[in-house]
Amino acid sequence: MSELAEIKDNFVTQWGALGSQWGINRTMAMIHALLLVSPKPLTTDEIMAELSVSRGNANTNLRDLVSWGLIRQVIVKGERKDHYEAEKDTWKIFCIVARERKRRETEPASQVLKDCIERSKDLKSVEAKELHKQLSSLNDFVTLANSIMEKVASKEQSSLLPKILKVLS
Amino acid sequence: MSELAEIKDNFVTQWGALGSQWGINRTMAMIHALLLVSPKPLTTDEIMAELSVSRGNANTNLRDLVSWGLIRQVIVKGERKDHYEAEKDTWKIFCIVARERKRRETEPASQVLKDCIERSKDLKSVEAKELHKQLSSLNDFVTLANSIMEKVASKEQSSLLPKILKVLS
DNA sequence: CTTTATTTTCAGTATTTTCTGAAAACATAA
DNA sequence: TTATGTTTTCAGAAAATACTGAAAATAAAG
Repeated sequence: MSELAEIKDNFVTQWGALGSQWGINRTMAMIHALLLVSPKPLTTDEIMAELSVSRGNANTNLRDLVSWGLIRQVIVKGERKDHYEAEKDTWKIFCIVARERKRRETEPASQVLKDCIERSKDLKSVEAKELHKQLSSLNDFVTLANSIMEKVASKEQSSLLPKILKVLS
Repeated sequence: MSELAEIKDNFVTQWGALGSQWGINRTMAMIHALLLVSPKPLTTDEIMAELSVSRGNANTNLRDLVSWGLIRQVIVKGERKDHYEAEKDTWKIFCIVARERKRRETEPASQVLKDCIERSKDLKSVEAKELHKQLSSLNDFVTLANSIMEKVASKEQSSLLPKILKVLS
């Protein structure tokens, strides 16, 4: 294996391991990494061979990645098999991941909080008021953080991040 | 069960379910939620009873929560058992979670990227240069996002977040 | 010291998540 | 139409993760 191939392979493998720390499964992370560093779109069979995973596994994770928007199907003239390529623009990848996390993590949390806040709002006991206050504080915060993420991730340009860093120093 | 107790119970249960979506286990999320809405510190036995979990499970997750800094041991006069209470300041909770995520998610990712960037930097082929560029771009971004998180999470006050929101609009 | 209370550890078990492989569904070509 | 290539689905198997319960370790009390 060439040095280049080895580096790529190492990247794909390690990225896969990291995926677990994150909330995504190993195969999904590996496929994403593989397509990120592939100079050309790959077919399901090529991915299966490269990563030693079954067709079912490859297929499922490819569809998930497409639904996230991290990869897309491309048509290669004269070939019947589907080919896949990754979105390579770092800023776009960030926006996609940020939105997905918001959808899967902070929005459900906020929903739970809102529900409990609503149910506790008319109770009179000191303890109930304390609960109401605590949960409201949490929710205000989650909501604010959410709207910051929303705005950041809807920007076209990444030049925005350096500006934030400036505000902080 | 009183309305108040029901709301709390509901919060604890749902928060536990959310924990899985996040990268933390159900019991850990539930213990944290329980202590967050408890007006007084609780013992391991009280937590075991409240959540119907074993002593081993409760003990392990309490220690993890302490090591995160999300809860702390407190001593109750005249009692031998350890009591635990949650950090209730929302901003502090956020800072702790942000730092932990940085440590467990973005730093290892950055490490993998740096490693592959270093190994590919002297290769001459077009494809190697392409790889080097792609990974560098990813790493620049992760590093920038990291330093923003670092700065935000090191601030004493939460008044900072509204300022960021202002810059964005 | 001995006894009793409390915490920690960890082997074994249960649960959840991920993966395989083959059959079914679908699509194109002949 | 039938034959052939490709994708999707999903039941069961494998792997990873979380939990239990009891024994061992530790700490305080007598």
